[in-house]
Amino acid sequence: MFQALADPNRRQMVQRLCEGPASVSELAAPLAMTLSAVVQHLSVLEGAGLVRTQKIGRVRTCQLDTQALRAAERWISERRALWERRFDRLGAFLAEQDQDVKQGDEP
Amino acid sequence: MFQALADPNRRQMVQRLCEGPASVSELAAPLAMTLSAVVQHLSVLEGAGLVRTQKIGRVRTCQLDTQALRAAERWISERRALWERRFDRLGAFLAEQDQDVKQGDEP
DNA sequence: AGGTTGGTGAAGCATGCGCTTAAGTATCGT
DNA sequence: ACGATACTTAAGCGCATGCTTCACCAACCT
Repeated sequence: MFQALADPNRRQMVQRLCEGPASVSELAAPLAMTLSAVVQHLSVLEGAGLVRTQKIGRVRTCQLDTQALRAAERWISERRALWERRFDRLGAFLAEQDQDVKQGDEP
Repeated sequence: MFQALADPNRRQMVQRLCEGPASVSELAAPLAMTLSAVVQHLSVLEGAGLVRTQKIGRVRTCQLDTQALRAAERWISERRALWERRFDRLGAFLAEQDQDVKQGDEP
């Protein structure tokens, strides 16, 4: 999942897909590389559950699947919240200590 | 940044650092690999701005830096929002078409 | 002082990743 | 029917990554 988003080209593809569904060649157009390479990137994104595709006739249409994005977002925000809560507790602890100092040790 | 989070071991290190600062060897303890390898992972995380470290005496203490995490979270949530807004517009468009059909074409 | 602990740095190796070329296949337009 | 289009698949190549080992240094402990 993060692996899939690690590559800049893949992120650009995701970016493009934000603005609506696209065929493989549309996706490839702005990406100085072979169609083959794009398909390989695409299959990584698909494997990570980031995009869903369906083939109609000879053209494969791709669109974003936000569920995976949501999962990644949650992972990050959970860790961040965890750390920031800890940070706040530390702040509170320091403030408390500060008060203790002002009032003298164990009065 | 995503590159840095792509590796499971690195994610585990981040996970560990959520629960508070740690020395390099504390970080290494649960991670079936050499200290050397851990330091290398650490420098990747540090390069991505995910952790800050300072060395006191001979022990390097590491802690999370949430700014990078926040940036990643924002990137994801922006794309997701973009896509979901588009999706809603599509829904509205379809609903509108549906109405048009019920009322007959171009009345 | 001398051993132990905690970390550093360089070199080397195996695997994986991103990409290309090349040779298909299936569908579409005329 | 025939060529163009839109992929698909497989093989191969070079470079990055993840890891190890080994030698080393700087605190710390006693």
